[in-house]
Amino acid sequence: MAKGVVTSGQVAKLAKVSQSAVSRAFSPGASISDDVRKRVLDAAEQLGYRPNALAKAVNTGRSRLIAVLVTYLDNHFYPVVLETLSRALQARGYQILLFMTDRGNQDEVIQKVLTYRVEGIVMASADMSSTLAQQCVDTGIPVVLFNRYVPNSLSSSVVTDNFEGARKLTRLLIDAGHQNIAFIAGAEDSSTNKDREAGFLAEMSEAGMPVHLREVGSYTMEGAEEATRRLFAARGRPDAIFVANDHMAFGVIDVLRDDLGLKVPEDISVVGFDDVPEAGWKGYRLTTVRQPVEPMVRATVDILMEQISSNSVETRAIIVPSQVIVRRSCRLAPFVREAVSR
Amino acid sequence: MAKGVVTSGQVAKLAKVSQSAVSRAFSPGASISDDVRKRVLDAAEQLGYRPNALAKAVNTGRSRLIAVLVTYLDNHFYPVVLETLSRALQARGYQILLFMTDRGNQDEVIQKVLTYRVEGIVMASADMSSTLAQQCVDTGIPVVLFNRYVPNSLSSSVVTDNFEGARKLTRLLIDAGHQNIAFIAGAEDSSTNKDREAGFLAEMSEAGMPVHLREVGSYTMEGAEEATRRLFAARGRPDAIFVANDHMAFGVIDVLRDDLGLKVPEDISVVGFDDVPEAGWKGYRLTTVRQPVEPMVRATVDILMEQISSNSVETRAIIVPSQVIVRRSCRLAPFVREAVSR
DNA sequence: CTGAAAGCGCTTACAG
DNA sequence: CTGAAAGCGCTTACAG
Repeated sequence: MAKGVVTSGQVAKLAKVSQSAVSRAFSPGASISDDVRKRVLDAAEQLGYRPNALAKAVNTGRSRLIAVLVTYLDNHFYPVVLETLSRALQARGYQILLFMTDRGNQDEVIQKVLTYRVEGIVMASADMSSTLAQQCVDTGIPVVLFNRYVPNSLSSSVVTDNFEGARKLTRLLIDAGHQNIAFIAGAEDSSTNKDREAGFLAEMSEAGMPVHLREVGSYTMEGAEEATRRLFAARGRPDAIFVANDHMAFGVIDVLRDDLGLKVPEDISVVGFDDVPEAGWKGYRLTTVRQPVEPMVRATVDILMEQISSNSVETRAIIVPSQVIVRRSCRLAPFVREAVSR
Repeated sequence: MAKGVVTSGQVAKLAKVSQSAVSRAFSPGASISDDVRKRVLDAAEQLGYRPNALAKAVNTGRSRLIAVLVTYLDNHFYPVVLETLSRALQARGYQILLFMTDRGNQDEVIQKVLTYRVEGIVMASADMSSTLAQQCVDTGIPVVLFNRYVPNSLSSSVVTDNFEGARKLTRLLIDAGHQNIAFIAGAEDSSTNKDREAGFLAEMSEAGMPVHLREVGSYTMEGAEEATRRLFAARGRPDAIFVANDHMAFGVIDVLRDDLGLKVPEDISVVGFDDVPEAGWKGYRLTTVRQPVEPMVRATVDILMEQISSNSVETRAIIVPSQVIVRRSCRLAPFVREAVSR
């Protein structure tokens, strides 16, 4: 550290006690007399001493650091998660070490992560290779895949029930009497999109309804806008669009209104997934499926804390129930409308 | 660390070299023969060894950690900053240690921050007490106040030219012929709001125009919505509203359209500040002042890196030029319209 | 180039 | 309760 960093030795000298005593004064529960503690604390105050958390970590093997990997923060679901997770972890005495990743450099980043001896890893970006996941297990570092999972993975995962949520949302659309329901997919290799699309398809086929059209928006704004235009370049307009997440849905609605002059929901219904803050904005009032951040974060922290304290890594897969949030971006069947207004 | 963590000693044994040799093999530029390096690297690979960055930090006094303090991520300016800053820092070999703060517990959090021996601090939340700022100077830790400043502070700061930006934006409104221009303020104690409001007032008074009405939205969505309603509860409607940031402006526009049935910009002009991603969405097309994140982050990283390497903390105040982004949420004077469309 | 050794700032048995 | 000492996992002069 730079010039003025004070060490326990200096405090000891000033307080006329041993360096061990200084250490004890800052260790809750250590056996130390009130008198000595007071002298140490006074001296520390005077010198501006703060225990070195890094040195402590080297000694105890506990860094109190949790690595969080994120690919992008454009979809506002992630900032909300980051904030909630950070506060929850801080309340437990842990701090987040943040890593922004790109598609493709996940493993490289993880190598770096492990270097910091973090006590846990939350992957809110792509997932890690199985080799690395194995290394984490070997090293005893719990890994939680957040909002994603890999079948047969060694890592734990926390997701909402994307399949069921999508089913219920699709049901809503079908009940409202829509005939031509289109689907705009997110990133096709993501577990969220796979499950949501599977839920959509399951409900559609159960109702004996063909999927009107399908386009891919890759979870980006631009992708969603282009997908929407392609949808309307084809013959036979959809009367409803199931968009794989909210972030894309805003782009879809904007194109619908602005480029195509359509009214939502009068001319066409649009639903999304996530329930990010903007979904509740009056400009969108998006009907969507809520991914309940609080319970998801709680589950994540619980897994982490439990495995850290038990010093054993076991794979857990948590599925948090999803909830349909009915707003005004879609037409509603009369009986649903009544139920909602009540 | 847990069970399977490998140390340099174990690698040394397997490679049949000294522990120092292992350390050298992982220190770029250290004097070591290719032969020994290779043996070490092979052994390390075999055991899954990674140097302990924490121990390294204790030894070298360089943690390669930068603390970032944020209060909330609701205003999407901050997630964008966080992502950009994180990538810029990572490119320099630094990692972000994230701290979510609340109003009021800043100092407490800073104490914790210092414990981790971070090499720099970016305050994108409230600012720290002068006592603490002094301690940071004493300890040689550079502090950058991001998007805020404190007069006569010991900390460096990076801001955009809020005053000038606000003036130019106000000019745009005046030139368009608006007569009743209202102002919706953000957090009144923030430097951003003070400067923006000062710029607004300066331009208004220079033009000999009275401020129509003023309300406070405190930089929150709810605050902005209520402020808008209060604005219209008063006698004499505004024909333009200068909102202190984009985040609030979206709420203002939504209330205007949704609750009051007004058209933007036909019935009323609205402008914001920041140029967050949503400002460009077709649903808003908000005229605003861009706070250029890239240059701001670059300046921040430059200050940090320079002061870290020179091991000297000096107070620097960077003002990045702001830029008016003309979109469609406000009426435009004919000559401006022409200039823009060109 | 290489190893033995001292040192970084701590924690924590071990004796008293 | 208290201090001297060993140890955590590294880095880095110092000799060879």
